[in-house]
Amino acid sequence: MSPRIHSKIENTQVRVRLAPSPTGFLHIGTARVALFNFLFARKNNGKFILRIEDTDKERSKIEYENDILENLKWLGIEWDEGPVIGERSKYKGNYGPYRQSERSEIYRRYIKKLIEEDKAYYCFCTKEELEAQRQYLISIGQPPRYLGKCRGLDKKKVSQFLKEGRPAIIRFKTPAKKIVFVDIIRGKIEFDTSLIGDFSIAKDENSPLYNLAVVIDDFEMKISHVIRGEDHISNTPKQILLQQALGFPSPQWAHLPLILGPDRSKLSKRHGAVSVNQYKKDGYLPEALINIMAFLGWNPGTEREIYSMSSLIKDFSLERCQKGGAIFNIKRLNWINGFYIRQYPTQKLTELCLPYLEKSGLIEEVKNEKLEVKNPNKNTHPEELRLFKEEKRKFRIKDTNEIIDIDWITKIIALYQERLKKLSEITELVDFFFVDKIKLDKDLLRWKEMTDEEIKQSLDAIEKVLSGIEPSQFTKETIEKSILPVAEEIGDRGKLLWPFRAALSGKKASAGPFEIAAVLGKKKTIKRIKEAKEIFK
RNA sequence: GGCCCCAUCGUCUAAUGGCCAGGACAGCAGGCUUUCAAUCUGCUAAUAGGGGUUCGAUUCCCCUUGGGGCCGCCA
Repeated sequence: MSPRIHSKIENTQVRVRLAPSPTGFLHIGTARVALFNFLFARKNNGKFILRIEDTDKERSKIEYENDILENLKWLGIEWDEGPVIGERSKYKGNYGPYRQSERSEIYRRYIKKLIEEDKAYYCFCTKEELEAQRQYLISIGQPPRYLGKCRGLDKKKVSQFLKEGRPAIIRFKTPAKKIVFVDIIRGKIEFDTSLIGDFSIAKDENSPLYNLAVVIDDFEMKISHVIRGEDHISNTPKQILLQQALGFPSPQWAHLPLILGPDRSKLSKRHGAVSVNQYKKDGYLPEALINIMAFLGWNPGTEREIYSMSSLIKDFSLERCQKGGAIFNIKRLNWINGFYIRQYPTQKLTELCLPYLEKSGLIEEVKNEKLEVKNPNKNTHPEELRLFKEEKRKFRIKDTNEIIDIDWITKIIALYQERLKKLSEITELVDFFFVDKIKLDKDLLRWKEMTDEEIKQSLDAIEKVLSGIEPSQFTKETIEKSILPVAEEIGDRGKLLWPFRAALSGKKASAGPFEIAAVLGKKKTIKRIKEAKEIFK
């Protein structure tokens, strides 16, 4: 382990940025880079800037940009400067525009300057030529790079070619030298730029390519620290070269380890879900995602595992970042997600589960037409406001047409709160509460080696006991108090309790029979017991 | 192929020269339990290999091996 280099946070303002290109949905890796930038900014009273790198017009899509913005916000990663969600050409912050596609005026100036100062030149080589050169260099064991064929083209020829409309790009005259920079996480990193070659910096005078655009924007936006993925290490010498050519100071660098798939390669689509959106849909909570992303490559140095955003801000530091890539462990995510689900107030959790129940077709919301107030405000009449607040949300059970209110659903969610790993699982866990008839068979109702006759006797006994309970007294405690002594008499409690629970839930695994019965109510409970008995006729 | 980066249990990691290499997830076993979960207890499991430096190396240096990243008119 090399000695840690401590980043000096000078009195200059800390300004960091996330620079995603909108060519796909927000990737979990991008989100983690965003998080680390965000935490670093908050920790150091700095600003977190969001810049959209949409110079690739073919691949960039507004729908992707919206997805990136919305999901960052959902995760609680808020930017101080950057685009406004859903609104083109609108920004917060004074260094905009924050979309590269809207900054061509700025780039044009610098590209012109570079050419005028003879630090960059037009290249008319064809793709075929370039590819052949590439293959050749690899075949003789050299790094593939541009060898500088067009570098010495005289000015007359260049303007002639341009007039003829020959396709051209702009390349940087890479000076051969040693570049050494200090990475906050890794320490000293050295490169020999003679191995880089004259790399491309723009498609034309108005269209910078990645390395140039980044350098210009980071300077113009006064970025103090560039915190990004390890995959950018080899871009860093190019960017330093451009900064030197343009007379820009270099920011401080920090290259984060990558998030890896189970095969230890960079996490990508072929490994499964990689978009934040997908995790959201699956029912992972932002708290859980933040917690696990933070611990991929960082740890507080204590044995504490649970961290909220605000506690992360308190304890985060780049110096405690790991150097090696980390495999994304979905089982650990499930554990953390389950933990946060258990922490939620049940009412809140119910709200989160509702969309899944509705989407599955089990229930649908019934709007109360009597209430005009949908969005109460200051002018809302107090009486209406009271009604609005107290009126319970109502739902229709689609299978039975029965109307229920949210409190009933909350009771069900309460039973499954500690069993839930991700929200999307709620449907298959609780579906039996929302159907008229459940699927039952003899083997499901059988506990161990019980005979059919024994099962029937158990069901009879259960029905008899339950029938004796007043509907208003049909609570978990009362049911339990009535059933348990009977179960004890048999000796093996399972002989009574397993068929009881199975008859109510239709499942091998579920919450306990007493609580299910209490939620179902006396009428439905007895109906289900009777239906179970039918099987043994 | 070239350059660069990295290397502690299966996984995420702690231990920045000095107590049996600690914790968490997963796995396994058990307690509680009709089931599943939750919870509690316990167990399995790691310093890639080889050289140095040192009284002493997970830790510092070198080599090997292994893994990864980048080598675009993508970002």
